[in-house]
Amino acid sequence: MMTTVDAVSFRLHQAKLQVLFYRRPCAPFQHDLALPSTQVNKAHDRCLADALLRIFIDYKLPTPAFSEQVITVGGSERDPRGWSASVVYFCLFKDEQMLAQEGWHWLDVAPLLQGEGEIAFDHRQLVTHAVERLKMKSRYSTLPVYLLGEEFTLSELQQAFEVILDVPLNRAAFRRRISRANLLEETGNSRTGNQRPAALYRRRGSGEVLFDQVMNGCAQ
Amino acid sequence: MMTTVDAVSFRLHQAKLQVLFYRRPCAPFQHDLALPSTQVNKAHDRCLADALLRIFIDYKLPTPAFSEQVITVGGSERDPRGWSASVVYFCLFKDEQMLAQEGWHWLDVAPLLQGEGEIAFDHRQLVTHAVERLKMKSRYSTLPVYLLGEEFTLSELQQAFEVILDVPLNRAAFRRRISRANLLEETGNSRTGNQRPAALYRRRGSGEVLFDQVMNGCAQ
DNA sequence: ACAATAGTGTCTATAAGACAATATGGT
DNA sequence: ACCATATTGTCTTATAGACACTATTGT
Repeated sequence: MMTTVDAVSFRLHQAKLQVLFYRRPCAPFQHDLALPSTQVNKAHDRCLADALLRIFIDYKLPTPAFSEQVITVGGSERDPRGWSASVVYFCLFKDEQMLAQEGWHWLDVAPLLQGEGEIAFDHRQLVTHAVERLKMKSRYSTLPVYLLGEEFTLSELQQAFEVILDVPLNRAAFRRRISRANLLEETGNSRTGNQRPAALYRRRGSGEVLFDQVMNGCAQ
Repeated sequence: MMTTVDAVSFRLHQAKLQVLFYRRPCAPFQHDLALPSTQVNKAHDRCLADALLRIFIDYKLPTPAFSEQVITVGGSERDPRGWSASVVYFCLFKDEQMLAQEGWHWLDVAPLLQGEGEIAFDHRQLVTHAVERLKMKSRYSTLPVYLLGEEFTLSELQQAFEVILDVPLNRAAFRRRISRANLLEETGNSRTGNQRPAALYRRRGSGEVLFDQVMNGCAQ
């Protein structure tokens, strides 16, 4: 039986959530868009996480800032070549590390979930699962920080949440929450523009922070 | 490569959370306790959930009231026979349907997680994963109802949460929460004893209910 | 001065947790 | 009457969301 690890790789680009695909050079689903994937290799992979990392190493892509297993799907109908199983991970990248990768396609998540694009296998469904997980966790954790660069403003962080959750958030409440999480530290620098400069922050050591209450968005 | 589906089957018995094991008749790990499991069968299983159900059918066990995929682990060190992958599900059973199953062992979760018992493979670790998931979801959903019988009192439901979370809960808050969930309906019957009878409830159609706020227990 | 965005103060609503009062059966 | 548990009322605290006010830069 064929067992693969598939990566649903997210980035935020121009206020859109995007997922990484490549165009399949050969059948089945020739010319369709597919998720980067690899067969589990008994000789090289000590565990499934190794196989995931090998995807990015083999394709000379950067290493994800965060990754997490989402689901494993298996069945006889997924691949015309026969029974197969895929272990699906979602991976978060900083936009800046993913500039100008030749031969790769970043697709906006929204139209993709609406059914746009020629997508190979059940990969649209796999993206749906990964987006669901990302949205769910973004409601009660600080996961989206991993989609931002080294330094960022609180407004940029809020926008990351808003893009993922697809709902506007209350500014004051958002800032209180992030402040309580004690997740960030000021870098001392600030981002300037045609307005009041914003303080820049970086992640502090600690990892993901979980909250006792979820965010539901606001009316604004 | 060997791909199996493993079941972490929970029940509540005498105010303890227990997991179902059997004793391995042959090597490797002969005589150790192992989780019920089956190899994915290309001919008989259309998907992974089919393989899970086949475990219970093949062993003539009842069907779980609820099941959910937890994680997939894979690696070269898990099984002395070579690289293997296991898709782990947790399954919830009503205590009453699991009485007197010959040849099966229900182990209390607490000592199991403390390292007690001779457990085959990495199955103790798999139980740890499943318990974590069950605890996490019990903090913000109504999942534990699937561990109770047809009819139950609110005190019994609260005790189910308390056993899983291993923390006492506030009675008034718990009842308000369950009431808001609109998950139950009174059966009209009541449970009698040497005290005021308690109203009996049953699950109403709707499935699992998610809350916006998690329970943290109380001082009592 | 004005535009634009950053940052904060304060009010309301909701729900958790604390605690105690009341209700209702068996003995 | 008394015990044990069920059920409910109410107070406090924490946090989300609403909304508006102040702050600080470039033009």
